[in-house]
Amino acid sequence: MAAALPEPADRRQRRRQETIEEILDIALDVMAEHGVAGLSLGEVARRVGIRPPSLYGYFPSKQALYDAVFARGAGAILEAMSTSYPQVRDVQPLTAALLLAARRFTAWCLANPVYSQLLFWRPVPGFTPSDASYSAAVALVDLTRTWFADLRDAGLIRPDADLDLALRDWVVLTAGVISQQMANGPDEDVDTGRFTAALPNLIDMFAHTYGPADRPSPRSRRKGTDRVH
Amino acid sequence: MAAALPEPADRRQRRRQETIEEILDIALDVMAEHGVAGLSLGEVARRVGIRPPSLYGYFPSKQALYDAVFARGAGAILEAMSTSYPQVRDVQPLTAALLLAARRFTAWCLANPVYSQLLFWRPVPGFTPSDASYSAAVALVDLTRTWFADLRDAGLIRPDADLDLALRDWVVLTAGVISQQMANGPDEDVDTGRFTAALPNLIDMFAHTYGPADRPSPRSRRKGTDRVH
DNA sequence: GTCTATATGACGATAGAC
DNA sequence: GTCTATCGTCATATAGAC
Repeated sequence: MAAALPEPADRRQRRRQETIEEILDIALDVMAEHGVAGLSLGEVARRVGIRPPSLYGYFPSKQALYDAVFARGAGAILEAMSTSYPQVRDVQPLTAALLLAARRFTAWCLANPVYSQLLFWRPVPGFTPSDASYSAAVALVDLTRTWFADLRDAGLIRPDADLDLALRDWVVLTAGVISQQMANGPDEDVDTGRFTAALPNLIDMFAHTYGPADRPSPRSRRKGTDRVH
Repeated sequence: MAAALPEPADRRQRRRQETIEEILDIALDVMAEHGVAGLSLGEVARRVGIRPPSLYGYFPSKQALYDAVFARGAGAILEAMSTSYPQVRDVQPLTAALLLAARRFTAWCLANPVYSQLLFWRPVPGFTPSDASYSAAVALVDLTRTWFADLRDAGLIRPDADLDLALRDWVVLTAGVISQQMANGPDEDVDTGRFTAALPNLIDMFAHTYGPADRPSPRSRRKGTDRVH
């Protein structure tokens, strides 16, 4: 591993990797400005400071560039939630743990709209992620399922609940908040958003269904009682 | 109004309107095949059987064409739900009424993915609907609010519920189902979809929060009890 | 109303010199 | 590895003849 002098081959490979990362950074910028489907190799090359043909030394096609961005985004959100789930492990009651995790997830999605659109919608007509890239996205769902299993083992989710149903309902619920917020208030964040503000209420509903039986029934939030903070 | 003989000006205007409708039909086809952002005027012209410049006799720009499609879609879903809401007016209990309406709405969205994406997401970078077109989309929300008010007057929604909060939660909930279904199972319909199957469960949660106080608490659906039919 | 012709430019991708 | 040069295709939009 440790070499007295860095070998030229290593330096070359490291510099190459740095260039790849720079291309991905800039591709993300371009997509943020021109839309996910509006990625242009010429525009990327111009900002990198090279000519368009040179990009083909790093990515064999535009699709490959999309795929690399997809994989990067999947890895990033996976890492973010891998960190978040253990942090809410001992939070009680269930609603508090769910709200914390949902806010982390929502915050990441709103802060990374390009990744979110590429990962969770289908904005690019011809593009399908490769199996390798898609597996990272699947790992996120698996991670959430494991988290739910932990919650059930900890007694926060009722023991007779179907985890797959709970997971499905959870995914739909968070997807609803995020899609509405991204489409109707893309410049608001998780604290100020009109739709992220629905999270506490929706999570109360969710917890009433999947939480332990001895939970006090919260019923409806009445007029004017909807506060995030 | 009634003329013994149709005036040439009328015939001309009618034919012109028919051409406009045909262009919109074909634009919808092209978007379905190439993605909403992949609309190409040349492709539309080719299918209509005219040359691209001739399109400019009907729409002054590509944006105007998008706007016309947007307005058409908004009008269509508004009409669909204007018909649906009165039909579920006397359905009881609340969950049955909500489920019927949600299934109508979801079915329309899944059957009209191009309209849905254009109306509810932001897939076209430079495009913003005109005020006139957007008002039709707002009218849909207003219509749903009126429906909720009717439900409250009928005693199906608890009298102390905040209708705006209920509306927001309802929109988020249905948006979650639709966005997940469109992104992850675009070829499934409302009856076979993996995410539309979550509607009964989610609606139970919703009804428990906003329904009348004397409703029996349904609690969680247990393992294997999740049936749509 | 539709056409031809054209302006003007972008796009993804490849060949081959250096 | 990066370049120049170029291919071939497509795009939106306008001018002006018929």
